[in-house]
Amino acid sequence: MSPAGSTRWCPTPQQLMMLDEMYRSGIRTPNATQIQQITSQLSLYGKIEGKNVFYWFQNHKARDRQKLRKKLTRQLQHQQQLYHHHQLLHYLDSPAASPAFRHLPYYNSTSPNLFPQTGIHDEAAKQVMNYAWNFDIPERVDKNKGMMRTYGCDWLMMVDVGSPSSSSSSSSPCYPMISRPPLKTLELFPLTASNLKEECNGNDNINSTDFSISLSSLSCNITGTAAKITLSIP
Amino acid sequence: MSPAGSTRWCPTPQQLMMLDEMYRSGIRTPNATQIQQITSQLSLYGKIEGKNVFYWFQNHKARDRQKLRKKLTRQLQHQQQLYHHHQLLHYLDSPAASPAFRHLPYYNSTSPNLFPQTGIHDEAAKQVMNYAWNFDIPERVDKNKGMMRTYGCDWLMMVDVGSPSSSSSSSSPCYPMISRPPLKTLELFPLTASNLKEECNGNDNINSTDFSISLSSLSCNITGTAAKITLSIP
DNA sequence: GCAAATTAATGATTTATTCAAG
DNA sequence: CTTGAATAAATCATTAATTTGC
Repeated sequence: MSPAGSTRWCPTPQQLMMLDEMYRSGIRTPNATQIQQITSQLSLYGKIEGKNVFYWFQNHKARDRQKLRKKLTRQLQHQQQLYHHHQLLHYLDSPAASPAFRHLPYYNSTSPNLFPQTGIHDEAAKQVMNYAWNFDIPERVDKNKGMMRTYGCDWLMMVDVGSPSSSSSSSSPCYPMISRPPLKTLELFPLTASNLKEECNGNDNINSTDFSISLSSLSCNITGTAAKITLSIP
Repeated sequence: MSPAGSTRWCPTPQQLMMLDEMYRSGIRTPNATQIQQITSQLSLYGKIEGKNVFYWFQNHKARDRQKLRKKLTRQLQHQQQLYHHHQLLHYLDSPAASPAFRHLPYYNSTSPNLFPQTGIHDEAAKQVMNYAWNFDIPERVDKNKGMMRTYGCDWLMMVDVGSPSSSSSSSSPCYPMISRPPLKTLELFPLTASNLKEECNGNDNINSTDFSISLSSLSCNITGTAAKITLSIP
């Protein structure tokens, strides 16, 4: 059921574990770049698209919330403790930072940032819902599938820079967390990050840091067939 | 404020009128193709992007609904008329067909379908939320803007096939509703339309008609400049 | 044991709500 | 105050677990 004619993504156990670990490590709403990286990595363990990653985090976060809300409601009803029932929801997005979760095994995971971004945007972009659905990984790409998709206002373009012949028969050990992804992502017009929100931490207003990466003269010559739009970059 | 440094779309009066007319003529959730056509047309009257069109319909529909809901609530509270308060919401998406709106001036507009699509999907695709954010119109395109965006699972690619030099100083009469759009759109992978819904009419279950357009070997050779995916950024 | 029938999880969409520019 | 834009909540739909009758 999982392969072929299936209509919806069916995550492999490994993919699931990795996603879970990322979630536990604090990732909630990965930005476009992060989604690309995650997708690239997870593609080593099965077919996956950017949108799957996006939806997974969306759903996981939402269901975490409602689970907690439900639990909270019950507690309140049963114990009639009237203290502190307001602020709690604000911590839902960064449970790792919340004392309320310290007792859970995984929140104490000392695993560092799984995606050591260029480090510049990381903070500012945390809450921005900008995504790019991108190609499947070249080698696994279904003939007619690859295409670019974005959500929000952050636009990405994925470029295959001659991905090596790493049909790599998984000599990879357990979750090689960081590894040069099979695809290079190219951020085009990251744009100003308007409407940043702060749900997690204190409500310090982050004043919309602009984090554009300017590309000089990317001569786009699309000779692609289906999957590609491989903008061959010189 | 409207030009240059503005961060959000500022519709011109003409654009607004046209959108309104389309809305009144029954368009609620235009599909990707329709959005392209609309965008192309409206671009004659000012800068506009596909997403603007998309959002406009989204918001207009939503606010129409809530306005009506509010009105309805008041009526019910004030008049205590208990009749017919259930079915009403079902008509909100096709108010033109609802007797409740016949008294409004514009719903009687006899304007025909503004976008005489190929006619095949029109019905089935009515409720599918597939969109593509596309380029600005070539001539007005901001240097760094052009890019492809999609929402949902319907993917489009817009290609400028040598848009003419119609810098046309608006010799255009009143809302030339149908005219060959300045851009040609190229649908890539329309895909199967699962989960079609019927909101407007009776709830006959439309058994998910599959309307994929299979393109064999679309040798996409985009050498375009203009609207282009010109990623060339100085 | 083993399918058909139910129920629970969860991937994917759509609608409602909120934010903020003007 | 209006409304374009963005996000979160609700909902739909499909797949997997689980139960049930044989």
